[in-house]
Amino acid sequence: MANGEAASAARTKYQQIVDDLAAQIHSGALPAGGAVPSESELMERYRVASGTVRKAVSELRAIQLIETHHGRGSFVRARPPVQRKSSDRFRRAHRLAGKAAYLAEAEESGGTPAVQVLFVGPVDAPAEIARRLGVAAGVKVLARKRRYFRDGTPTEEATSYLLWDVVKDIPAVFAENPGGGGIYARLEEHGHLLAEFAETVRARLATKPEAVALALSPGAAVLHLVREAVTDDGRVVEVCDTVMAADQFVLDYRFPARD
Amino acid sequence: MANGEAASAARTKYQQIVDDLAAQIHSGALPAGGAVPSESELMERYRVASGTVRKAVSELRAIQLIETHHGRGSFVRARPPVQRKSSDRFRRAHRLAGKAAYLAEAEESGGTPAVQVLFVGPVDAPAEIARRLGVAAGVKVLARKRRYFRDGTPTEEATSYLLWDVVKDIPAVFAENPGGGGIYARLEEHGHLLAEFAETVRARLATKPEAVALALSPGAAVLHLVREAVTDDGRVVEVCDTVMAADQFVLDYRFPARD
DNA sequence: TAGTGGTCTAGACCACTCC
DNA sequence: GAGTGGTCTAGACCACTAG
Repeated sequence: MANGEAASAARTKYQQIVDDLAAQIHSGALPAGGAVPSESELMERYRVASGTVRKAVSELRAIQLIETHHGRGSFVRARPPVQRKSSDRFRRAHRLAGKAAYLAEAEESGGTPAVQVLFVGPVDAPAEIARRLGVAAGVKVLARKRRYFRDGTPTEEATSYLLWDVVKDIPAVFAENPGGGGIYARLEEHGHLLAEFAETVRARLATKPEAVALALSPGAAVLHLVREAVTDDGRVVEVCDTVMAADQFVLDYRFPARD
Repeated sequence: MANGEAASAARTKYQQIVDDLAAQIHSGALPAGGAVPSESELMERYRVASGTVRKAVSELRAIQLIETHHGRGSFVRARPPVQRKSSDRFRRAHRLAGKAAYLAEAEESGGTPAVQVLFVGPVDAPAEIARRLGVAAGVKVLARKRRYFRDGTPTEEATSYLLWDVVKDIPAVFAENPGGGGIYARLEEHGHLLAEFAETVRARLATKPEAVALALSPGAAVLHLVREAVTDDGRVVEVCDTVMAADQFVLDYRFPARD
């Protein structure tokens, strides 16, 4: 090391910069929403090379203290309140009242929701999806891919896969907006009464494309949900694959203790 | 870009290296558990500078495809089969059969489970826990903290908080091993019939102490569960706070679509 | 156009592991 | 001691944002 510091701390330079900036954020010296000094300014201030500053900044981003925007700068993160996803968001009463699940949720969490439909059309069912739908891999199914926003920032991306036989006579599910109550309401109107949902939950780090789609820093955590919609006669008619920004959600489940 | 490739992909060099190595891992050309070529070898092979290789390697680590060990090398992660945590793991039938929940689970996932009791004794209820238990913050409750292992590696750490009034006359819940069926069986034997569980799920990155406790690389994802046990008379008698290594678990929930 | 972050180079030196 | 990953330098050039 070039300088003659005590070095007893045994900390690396970039870690010292991380700690220093983190302390400034927690103390309020760098207020939430405000700009972090630019990388070139940090290079001067801490007398280090660009790579060192970048590593520190990247660390601060990984622990979600700041967010960086190419060409604009880095900013102290103002943590938005989390959304709750409660397991009764799919209640039939909500569907009858004309609400889609995401709206039933958003109502309670206070943000302004938005949906962007990315794709609606036939696709060859991926192996994992086909298995859950009880069809052969590669069979034609209807895919509906959309991205959800809250207050303008993307929060989750979901793809629904529906059995072609089930939906081919339901024009509304091919539309961008399937109408009040969402696709589940349309399915029930056409005699496919839903009995239960089975949801599997995983957590992992975002892949690069996911990080881009959800405006996350690479290395941020995501929740990965796969939900099956099961009808009265035991058939899985829909599988919904959802990737959510982990810091935006809390999932709620209740289940009986009895047999 | 130096080479005369189509370049329509507009991908960066390090991303190309990530994609290439990821493909080799998924195809089995780089077998699970095996060594990844050293950074200097990757520099030669891809004709790039050290920093570029390091960025690619760091990305692969973030996505959990490899793990790196200082001085030894990088290795393809041997993903152990994940454990399923299904919401019926707390069925009364399991308790009557003398199984604790974690054993009911482990049976199906094939690993050898182990539990280490870290602490059993009275503590002042943390604010969040007290709120859920319906008592004032700082009130004395019984805490049971333990760490779970599968095949020798730590997978989760859980702390149960129990109302003191409820457990003070149940000696078994103060023991390291509360006996067949776990503490829930003891509670029911003493007239506290459980009606339902309410579970909240979050995902986030591991803190430093969590990473140490669960032998995770820093920046790994964890699942954070908080579960309330509710009795017949609507009282929350226990709150269990659990942090799990995200790559070890899949959570399963089923819930009715009807009202 | 000036300023910002993002990628990349071609090295140096250090810390750790294994033989 | 040879080989590995980890930190750091002092630049270059590119891509994006804003005035």
